[in-house]
Amino acid sequence: MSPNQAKPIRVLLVDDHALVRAGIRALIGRLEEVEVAGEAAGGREALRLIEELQPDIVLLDIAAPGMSGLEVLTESSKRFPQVRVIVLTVHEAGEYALGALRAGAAGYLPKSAASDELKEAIETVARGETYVSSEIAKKAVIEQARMSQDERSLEKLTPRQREILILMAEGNSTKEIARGLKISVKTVESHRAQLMERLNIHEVAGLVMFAIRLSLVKVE
Amino acid sequence: MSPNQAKPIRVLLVDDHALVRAGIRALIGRLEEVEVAGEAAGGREALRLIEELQPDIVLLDIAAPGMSGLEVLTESSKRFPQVRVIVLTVHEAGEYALGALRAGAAGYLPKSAASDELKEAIETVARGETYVSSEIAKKAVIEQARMSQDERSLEKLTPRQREILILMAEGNSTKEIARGLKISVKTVESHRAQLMERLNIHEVAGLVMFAIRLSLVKVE
DNA sequence: GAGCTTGCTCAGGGTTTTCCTGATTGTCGC
DNA sequence: GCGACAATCAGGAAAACCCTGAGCAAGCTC
Repeated sequence: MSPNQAKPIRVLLVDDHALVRAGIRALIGRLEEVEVAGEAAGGREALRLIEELQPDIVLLDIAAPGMSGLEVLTESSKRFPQVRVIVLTVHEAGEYALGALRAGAAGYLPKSAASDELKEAIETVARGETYVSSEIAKKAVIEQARMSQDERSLEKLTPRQREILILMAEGNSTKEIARGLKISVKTVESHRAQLMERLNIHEVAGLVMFAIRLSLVKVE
Repeated sequence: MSPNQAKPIRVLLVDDHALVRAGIRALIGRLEEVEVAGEAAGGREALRLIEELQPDIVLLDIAAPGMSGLEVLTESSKRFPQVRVIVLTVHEAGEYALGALRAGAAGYLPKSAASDELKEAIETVARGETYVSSEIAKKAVIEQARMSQDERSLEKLTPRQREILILMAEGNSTKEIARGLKISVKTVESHRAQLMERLNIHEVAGLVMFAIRLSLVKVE
């Protein structure tokens, strides 16, 4: 509000939810050395305002519509590398944090964070450092481990086995797969047994989950 | 802040995102006739505080964890019918609004609403009326016309069948389910056949997908 | 309250699928 | 050539699935 510092930190808010935007603005209003330079509801507007306002920091909800938040992030850090972006999101999953940081974010803050953390994040990022809440960092590490576990498992499968895994996850019976691939039911059974063994998953439900996690099949 | 009315409207905030909570609190702070009586992050805590504080209005994010927001809503309107609940959510879909209103909500506000609408909603609900933004209402009507086929299907299942569907989707075998529920394998088979018939899905993979789409199980 | 529907429970028995063991062929690398 | 491995397939036992039928309790209808 009252800039008692020579240079207040100028922040641009990007979130499609007007209420959330207003809320954050109210919170930032309490921080003396920070001021809200502007607000944007969508991706395109955000980029326009980043160019126009040249804020120090962008608080970016990656769920923003029009353009995916991550695209805005990528575009912004390419065109305006001096503008530092804090990604604000409902996603607790560490995976998102990693994606955001890889895409050039300087900070990552889940909306479940305490309001103190917002202050902390803004100050940290304004100093030129990178902010990630330790809670998120922990999850990211754990998930990273699990992810690569899954991917390593997938590596163990032969192409034929992967093919059959996908067909199974899509709901085809052994018989249908055999017919489709023009091979014997017995062969399909053999592949199936092999891949279940290698993945160490012995129920169809588990295979479906696995395939979904690895994006081998879509849920729909 | 300064209650110039004899009786300020007392509001309880329920949202698992501390930042959002703080933001809403800041916004409400600007409304003269409204005060925040308390905050809760999860479902159980919410119910406890509703009982303890007896607020006039509960601002409830139905994405709150621990207990699904809708459960809190149902429970609250059963036990404390005089406490009026405004459902606050990221879901724009009218479908959710209808569900919330059926479950006893007095208002429905998407987080994308302008902050003026929050004031409007609180005042309307405090007067004893029901608040739904016209934008949402329009969507609800359209969506109602072709309510998700999936959810209609789920309606057709008995509670027991839904229970078994979930257990199946989680990867349990018929035998394991029977053991877990302390009923005969034959009974489980019977439920299973019935639910497959009613959903018109005849493969385990399809059931898993269905359960995932309906958020009956999580992909993990 | 007799009759009807519905949810939950279960059994018998035929059919199908899965599981286990084992085998053949072709390809690749050394 | 020879081991390693992918891909193919079979026989037969074990398990799961599917179909038919049925008892019982609760709730609703008339």
